[in-house]
Amino acid sequence: MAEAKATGRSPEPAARGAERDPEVVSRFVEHFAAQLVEAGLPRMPARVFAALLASDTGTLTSAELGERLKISPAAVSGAVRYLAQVHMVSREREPGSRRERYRVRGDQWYEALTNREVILKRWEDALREGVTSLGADTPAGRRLAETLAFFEFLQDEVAAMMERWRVHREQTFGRG
Amino acid sequence: MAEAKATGRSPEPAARGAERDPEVVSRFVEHFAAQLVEAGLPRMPARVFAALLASDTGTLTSAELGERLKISPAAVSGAVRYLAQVHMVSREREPGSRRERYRVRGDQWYEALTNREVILKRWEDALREGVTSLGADTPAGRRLAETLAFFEFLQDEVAAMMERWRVHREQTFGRG
DNA sequence: CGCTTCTTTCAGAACTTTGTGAAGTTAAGG
DNA sequence: CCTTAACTTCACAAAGTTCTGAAAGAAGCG
Repeated sequence: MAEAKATGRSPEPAARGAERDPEVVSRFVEHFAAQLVEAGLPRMPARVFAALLASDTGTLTSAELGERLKISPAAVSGAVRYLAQVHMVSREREPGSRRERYRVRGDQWYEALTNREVILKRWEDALREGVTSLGADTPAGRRLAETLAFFEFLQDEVAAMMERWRVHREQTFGRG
Repeated sequence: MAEAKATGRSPEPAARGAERDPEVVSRFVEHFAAQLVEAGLPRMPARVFAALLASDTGTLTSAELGERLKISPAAVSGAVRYLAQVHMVSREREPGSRRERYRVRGDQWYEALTNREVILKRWEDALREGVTSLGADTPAGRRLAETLAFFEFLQDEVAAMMERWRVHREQTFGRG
């Protein structure tokens, strides 16, 4: 609650810059979240992530998230736990308060993609086992070996790519 | 379930190469499929894909899939439709028969990853709109702009990477 | 031209996932 | 040391997916 009435289309743009219109922000949040959901992210984590991304400081408290997205504290808790696990947000305690802040940083995608490597690793293990158990000299075994080679290639490439991004980013945006 | 009895450990290796033992194949299929599921692929598509990957020719008919995975024709149909849509299998008609064969090729991942670009594109569109509607001069707008830059960077890099894979593959495996 | 075989579609049942309310846990502040 | 504020966890309810059986729809073959 505490935002329902929209204050009758406030005539004066709050501080500066029109970006504070909650309705506009909300529209973006929901739209972007929808795209993330379509790509496989669960709904609540997607909405929480989008809300953080669209916030001024990149940090919001649990209460603020619940209010903006109209969801219960439990839902916030679950979503945040998920996002932290896949390294899409970090959590930090406000000193001298029991409030916790959830933060998304500019280079967060870097971290998230790095995390995918764990998954790739497990795929590779399964494939290696498959090559052995099906026989490296069989047609199926050869196909598995090639798939495995692709993932190994990918792993190296992604690491190099991320390094390039770090450089590119600094050139374009300066150190964040 | 469905793996307890193991047919009393068949004494003679079927044709040549021990790879025909259905139990061994099945174990790999289910294990690898489980990894794919964990990464977000729906269960049936994952199992069908793994079964194709572990087959000798890389092609199986609907009936063969149903038999090996102990699922109904309807389930096969649904899974195959999904996989075809994300370019993880291709379908081909057997000339002079109403049978259809589903195939996974060695470079199928190439295709599948290329398809991801469609998703990236939509993310980019949503972000661009966000930068505009929140204001490019606001803190939130700047964060969105940086995120957008990352995806644009990614898109170019992935394209280049795939090209390198094609070269690397040919050197390692010869033309498939 | 009708029969047979293979695939798809459809409606329903079973399962899994997801979100909520309420109780529980931890920690600041008087 | 008790109170109060914030977050987490748990059990349950709601919603959405996913698989199956059955029937309908194509396509070769006699």
